[in-house]
Amino acid sequence: MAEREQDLSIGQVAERTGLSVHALRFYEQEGVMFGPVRRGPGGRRVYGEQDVGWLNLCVVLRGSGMPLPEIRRYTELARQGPGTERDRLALLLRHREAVDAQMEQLRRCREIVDHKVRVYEDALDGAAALAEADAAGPARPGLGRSA
Amino acid sequence: MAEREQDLSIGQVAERTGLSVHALRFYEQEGVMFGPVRRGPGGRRVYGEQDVGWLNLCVVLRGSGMPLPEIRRYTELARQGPGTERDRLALLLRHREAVDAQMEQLRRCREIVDHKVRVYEDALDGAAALAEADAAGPARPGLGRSA
DNA sequence: GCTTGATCTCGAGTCGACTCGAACTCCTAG
DNA sequence: CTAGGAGTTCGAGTCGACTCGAGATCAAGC
Repeated sequence: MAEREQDLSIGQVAERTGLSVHALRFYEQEGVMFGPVRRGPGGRRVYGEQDVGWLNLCVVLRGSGMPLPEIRRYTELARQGPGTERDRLALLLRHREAVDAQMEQLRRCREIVDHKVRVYEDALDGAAALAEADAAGPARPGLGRSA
Repeated sequence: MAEREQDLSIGQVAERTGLSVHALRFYEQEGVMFGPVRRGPGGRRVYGEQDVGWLNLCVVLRGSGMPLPEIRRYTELARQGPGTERDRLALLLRHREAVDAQMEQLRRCREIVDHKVRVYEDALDGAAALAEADAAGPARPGLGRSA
């Protein structure tokens, strides 16, 4: 049997996807592989480039907060093939909105943190300048509790 | 004792912060309150506006992925008052970087999802147009496995 | 033949952040 | 006086996503 050029062991797939070997088996069990994973001699898993591609998509979706059950649903729809495009699109649109919401939340947080950073930097600069001028100025108070 | 205008019950604080009553007690126990929470008659917690402000900051930090132990560390530094500004600033800078990294990851993910959305929309539009023209065109294949 | 390292299955353990429930105390309204 | 609702403490339970470990198997190199 011609062993295809692209055949990969679970370890190689782990390297290429950034997932652990354990996680790969776990994902398979959770039904997020596109199709059944081929097995080589000795029952070892054999992956193709397609599997790697699918897994990398899964990694992206996970990395943006999609829970595994939802990824499984998407996988099932894709597996069913033609006729499920509308559902797949709807799922992706929902996820895109979730991603947008996350980005918005992060943006707001970043602004607040940024503001605090500036306040601290100004205060420390001020204190440094004071120390330079006065050689004994204690740090300015009032940076504590208030947001 | 003059009951201050701003005194709030745990339930009111829950409303104002979006945290649950349970979570508020949990946060207190985890040491992320700025100071010890006052107690009213019958041992009930009494919060002031300052507490709400601090909690809202905690909510923002949590919402951007800062783990509770790190929030506790920040709280301890703030509690110690003057002299810890440099450490607080360093902590905030680190967190800002973490936030930036998250945003970057989300941005990349969003692009990928967006691309897939466009592909599906085009395909569905095409199918719709086909159906209009041909009245029997099946959905275009090739939307399955490839990323 | 023997060791080494990767793989296999299966079940259990971990971690973070809450969440829940039980049993009790209070205050207020009717 | 009593019923309801909000509060208290404490410990246990939950959830998601892995992670880990034990014990067995397999392929290659010395």
